[in-house]
Amino acid sequence: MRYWLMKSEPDDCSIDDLAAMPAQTVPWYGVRNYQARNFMMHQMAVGDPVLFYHSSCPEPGIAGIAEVASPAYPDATQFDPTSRFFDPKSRAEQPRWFNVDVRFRRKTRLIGLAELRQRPELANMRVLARGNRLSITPVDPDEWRFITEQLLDAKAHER
DNA sequence: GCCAACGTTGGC
DNA sequence: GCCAACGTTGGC
Repeated sequence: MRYWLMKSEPDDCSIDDLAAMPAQTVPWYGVRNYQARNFMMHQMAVGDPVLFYHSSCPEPGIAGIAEVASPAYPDATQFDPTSRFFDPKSRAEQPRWFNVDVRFRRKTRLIGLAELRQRPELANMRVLARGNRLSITPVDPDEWRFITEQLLDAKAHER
């Protein structure tokens, strides 16, 4: 099992939007970067836990927890000429873009970017790397544990 | 709106 | 295969 961080613009799909979806699940369409696509195609497995991250918004940061809910399958928007994700070069016999489904687990307090950056335990987090623009990044098990057990567990702070 | 960083495109 | 130009991401 691997851990992931997936960015979403809350104007598009916030953690609340995800929770309000039918079956609390959404196709992660619109990824047009090969590295991110390859993560979905080759490395994700159903049930993998996901940090749901709000980007390009007033308060960027981790806003909830989700999980991978399907294997990768062709992204429907690449074939839809009315979609802003339409890709005229992609062919139905050999689709270029794939997505998984993502299912809501829970909403968390917002852990802002500044807080993430200030934690020495997270200094090597992929999403924090200089110049990182990947919308999907792997999360180390240690980083996952620190975030869920230390930053998100109120009782852990009291100890 | 600015701009640093990076990926993609396309001419050669 | 190189690399300049261009487009996009995303924090600020």
